[in-house]
Amino acid sequence: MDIQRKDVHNSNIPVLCQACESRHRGVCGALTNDQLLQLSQHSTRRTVEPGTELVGESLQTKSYANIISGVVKLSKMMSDGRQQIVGLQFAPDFLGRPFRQENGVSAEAATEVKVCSFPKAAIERMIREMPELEHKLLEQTLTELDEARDWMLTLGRKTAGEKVASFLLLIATHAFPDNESDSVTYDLPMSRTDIADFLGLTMETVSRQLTKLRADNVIRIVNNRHVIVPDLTRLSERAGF
Amino acid sequence: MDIQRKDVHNSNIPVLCQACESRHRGVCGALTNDQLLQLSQHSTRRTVEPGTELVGESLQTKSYANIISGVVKLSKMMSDGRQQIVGLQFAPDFLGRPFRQENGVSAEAATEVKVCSFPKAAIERMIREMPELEHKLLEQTLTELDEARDWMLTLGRKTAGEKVASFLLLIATHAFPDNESDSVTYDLPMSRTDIADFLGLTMETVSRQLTKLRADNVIRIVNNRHVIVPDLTRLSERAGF
DNA sequence: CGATATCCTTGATTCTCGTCAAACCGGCGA
DNA sequence: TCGCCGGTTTGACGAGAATCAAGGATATCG
Repeated sequence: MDIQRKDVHNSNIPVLCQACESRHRGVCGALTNDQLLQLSQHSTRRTVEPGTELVGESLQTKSYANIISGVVKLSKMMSDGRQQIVGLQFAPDFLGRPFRQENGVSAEAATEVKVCSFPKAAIERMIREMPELEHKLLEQTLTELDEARDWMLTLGRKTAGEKVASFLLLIATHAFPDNESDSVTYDLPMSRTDIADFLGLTMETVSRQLTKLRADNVIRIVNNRHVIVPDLTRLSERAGF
Repeated sequence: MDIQRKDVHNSNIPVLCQACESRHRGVCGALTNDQLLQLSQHSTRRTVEPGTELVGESLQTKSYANIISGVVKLSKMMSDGRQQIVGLQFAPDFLGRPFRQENGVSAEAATEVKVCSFPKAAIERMIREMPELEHKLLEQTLTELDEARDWMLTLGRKTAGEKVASFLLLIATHAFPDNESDSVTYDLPMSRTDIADFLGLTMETVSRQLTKLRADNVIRIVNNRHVIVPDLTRLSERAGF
């Protein structure tokens, strides 16, 4: 412990944070090395299995977290069980809403997820001291709002085929944010049922549309989860753009 | 001009702001009287007709605004013309996104709208000086995000009948935020076509569902726009709650 | 190795909602 | 007063997605 502390102090950046995306694109980018050090004293990393509930619908959380890797799904449910996934979060997104109680949204690990979590109180104190941190949170919230509204267009106005193509495109662009080429290969972070809940469709319809995209050589699928997109332009045409 | 300035100084609150909702529930609540005065020097009020474009899809805006009264609709459009309304804004919401360009969302007056607008630069300077102002913006953005996600559930998982009931309920609660009783009366702020674009339906389906709600005595409609809801509980049952 | 479970695909049928078309209604100007 | 006009309602029909029901594929476990 003492040794680790010394290491940290020497390099001036906490070891835990050195390779972390949150320090660049995420909220931690707002912190000085000293503040990072201070926060990292209270932060803990953990890895959770797919299906783990990270934030309960009503369950008051005692901590916030940054996503280090993996995909988190945010969903809402109606009293009769109908479900809608209202957002996906990727590294280095911030999980939790300072100064707010949750609003009927539950967060669940879609894949294996690594998070770096801190106590509620520590974050809220640092926010009060550092306007820059709040600015980062506003930035992320605006991005989430844009994404939510994009998805509303998908949910309200696209056909089943366009919806499924839109989903594949969404994952492609988030899995490789700065992909320049026109082809990508990746694993779907969730099951057909989850995809259906994200698109406002049934599992069967999702399956049929995937089959159709495959038949038209827009994608190839290996082992149900592994997707190969030879031509992103063609896929985005199928998504309605 | 000199006289007005003196008046303002005497009362310590700019006349324009004295009766304004934004000073209580809106972003201006973050400002001291002096700051309010400073901002009000640059602010102008105007009234626009239904259909007026307030923020263009790509059009870079030079100013921000608070909504004083009326309803603003935010919408997105696909290249082939399919349209989706992604949000409604009411007084005292803040219009515009400091430090961000617009994201393919256009804002249009749904009803007659009164706004109080300020130059972009003035707001951005004040935000930098006043963390509290940014905090208010974060609050509003989080609220909009919650509303967007609620609506995603509506778009993705509700039936046409539930959607229309949800819309009536949304307007009822926003027109009378703190209505205690179980009955309300109000005017719809938009046409059947707009309602359809908000719900991801066609005009005809909206009309049919309204007819059904009327036939079942859940609502009464006068002159196409005027709605009477005798029992909000019954309406919210129809909305899927 | 076969048995079971889970997830996914495919097929047949049903039903909700979209499309197309006509009629209705209140307002307005000629 | 009439006829026109935009917004709305209503009807007939069809397409697209949901539902119901089997039938594969893959992995896990005895």
